[in-house]
Amino acid sequence: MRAKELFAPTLREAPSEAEVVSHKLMLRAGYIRRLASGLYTLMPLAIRVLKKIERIIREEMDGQGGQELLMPIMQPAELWQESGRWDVYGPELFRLKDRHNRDFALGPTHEEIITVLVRGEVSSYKQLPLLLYQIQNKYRDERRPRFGLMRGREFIMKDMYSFDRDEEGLNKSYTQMHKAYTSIFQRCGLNFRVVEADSGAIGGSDTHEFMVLAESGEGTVLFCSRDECGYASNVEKAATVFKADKAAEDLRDLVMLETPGKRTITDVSQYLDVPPQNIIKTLLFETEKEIVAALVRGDREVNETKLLNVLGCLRLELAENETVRTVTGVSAGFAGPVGLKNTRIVADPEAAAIVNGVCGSNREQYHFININPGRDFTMDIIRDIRMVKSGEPCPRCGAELREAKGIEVGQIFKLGDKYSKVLGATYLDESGQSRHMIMGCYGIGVTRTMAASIEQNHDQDGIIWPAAIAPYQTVVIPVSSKDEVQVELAREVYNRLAAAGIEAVLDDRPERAGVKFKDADLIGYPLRITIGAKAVAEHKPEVRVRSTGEVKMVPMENMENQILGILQDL
RNA sequence: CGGGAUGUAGCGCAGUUUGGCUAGCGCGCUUGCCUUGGGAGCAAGAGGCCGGGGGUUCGAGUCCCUCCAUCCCGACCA
Repeated sequence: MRAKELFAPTLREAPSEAEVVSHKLMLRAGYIRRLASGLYTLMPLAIRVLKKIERIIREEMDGQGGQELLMPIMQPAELWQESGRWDVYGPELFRLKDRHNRDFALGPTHEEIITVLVRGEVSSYKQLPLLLYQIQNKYRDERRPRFGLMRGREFIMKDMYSFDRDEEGLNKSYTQMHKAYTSIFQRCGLNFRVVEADSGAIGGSDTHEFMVLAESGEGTVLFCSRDECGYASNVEKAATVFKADKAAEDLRDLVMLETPGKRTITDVSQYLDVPPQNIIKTLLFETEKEIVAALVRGDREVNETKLLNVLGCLRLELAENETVRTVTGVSAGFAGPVGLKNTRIVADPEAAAIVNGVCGSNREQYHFININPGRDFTMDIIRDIRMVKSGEPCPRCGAELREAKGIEVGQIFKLGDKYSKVLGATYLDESGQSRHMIMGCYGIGVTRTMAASIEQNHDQDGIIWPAAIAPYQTVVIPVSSKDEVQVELAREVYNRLAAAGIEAVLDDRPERAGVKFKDADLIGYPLRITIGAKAVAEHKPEVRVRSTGEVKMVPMENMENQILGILQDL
């Protein structure tokens, strides 16, 4: 490709709409342009990267026995109604009507479609297992699209679905995918971690996320500081270790004390001279069916994902101040668990174990001291509902946990019979018995993976692509576009690279050297081959490695092999 | 959806407080000269419904109302 013809308009300054590095660089280097919030055009450079990633994905999927297909983006509402997700999925589902006023959805995921397809076509155990996947646009009406390709409303996803006869088969498929995913992200040159996760709206039992480690990540992962242990989890899922340590002191009588204006844990702690660990924090949450009170220790935070799972509800929100007042009779800050009516109380084990503690009294400007859970109020559920922080013990081995930010690029789920049951996907086993297929699903955010790679691989000057997914491996730059000899040598190098199957761009634009260098760095070619006076004199093109800045003069004789060698070592 | 901010040329911004004549700057773009190892220089140009609509006023980029769009924080999210 000649740079004169390459449609990659670069910008000196990043548009103000961009906040994170990958977004800024993709705009500046001419990879993407925004059409509307969360909607982007992928330009030629981006498409090349995308195809590289897709190719790696296809190879690994096919390698595990996957078969590619393509399902419609537009899906009839009936299927979603049949699975129950038309109502459950919420406003994130893009909905539209056709001219006959029939309801449709733009697929955010394809469990319904694939299950119905397989339901119709597979009826015998002999046809299983089946691994089907597609790479296709997905639609989610995000409440808040952001960070460019990282969280768009339209994005490209690889989704695979496995159909097995039983749990054992599912476990095998799941393990295969775990392996394939690891290989995919390794080949993409990403530094990632596999973590235990929550399954959210997709449902099912086991699930793991593949998180690319990056400061800009929207997710938080916790992992064990002992490498041999290997425990790693999304913070949403990370289990706490509860130990009832101190010997219980005698229970003292409950007393109500005036605590004027002391609403926060810090205020109350200082005012009453009680450590936050001995205060019960009471938070009211509203779900689609009830109001509940969640109790955690004063120095802890509620983990809403855990709470949602404990309650088995679909929606969970911190209650509005108005609601708090209606339920408890006081404003937030003085609410407590004593005397609550028609409100279930969910306590974290740590909160439940507090002895002679402090909590809100449900009387304005008063707190209780010497509160004792169980004696002074009853708890409906005692379960782990709090956030884990770095520094806490690993639930598997007890060593210290560390924390990191990550971008979720893939997630794998054991769905079990969740969809096959509601949609009636069955097969006949050897004994002629009808059984539900056991399913798994496995997603990779392809466009997000591209963005994640940039988050992890860049410097002040621009993108530094891993060779495996770079849009082109090399750029050939004649320093002076007016110097016939340089231009001629550059052309020769370019032609020979092309003949050797090495992707190259020839920067034949009549620009000054600096401009071409800057663009090369910005776009992120792994290798830059400069043809200047020195290269001409010695007949040795100068090869510069983008990631290290290392420069090497390469004789023309076996140039191709040397360059291939350098690329391989990257 | 709640809070905050911003919309002026392709991109980055000034001008809006205190209304005033043909709306500016840098980059980019076009043409010419010159230059060619890290976003050169000179000269001449092109490019604007000042986000849309409504109002106040002799006069609105500037004031008022309203709508829209975009971004940030939060809530939310395979």
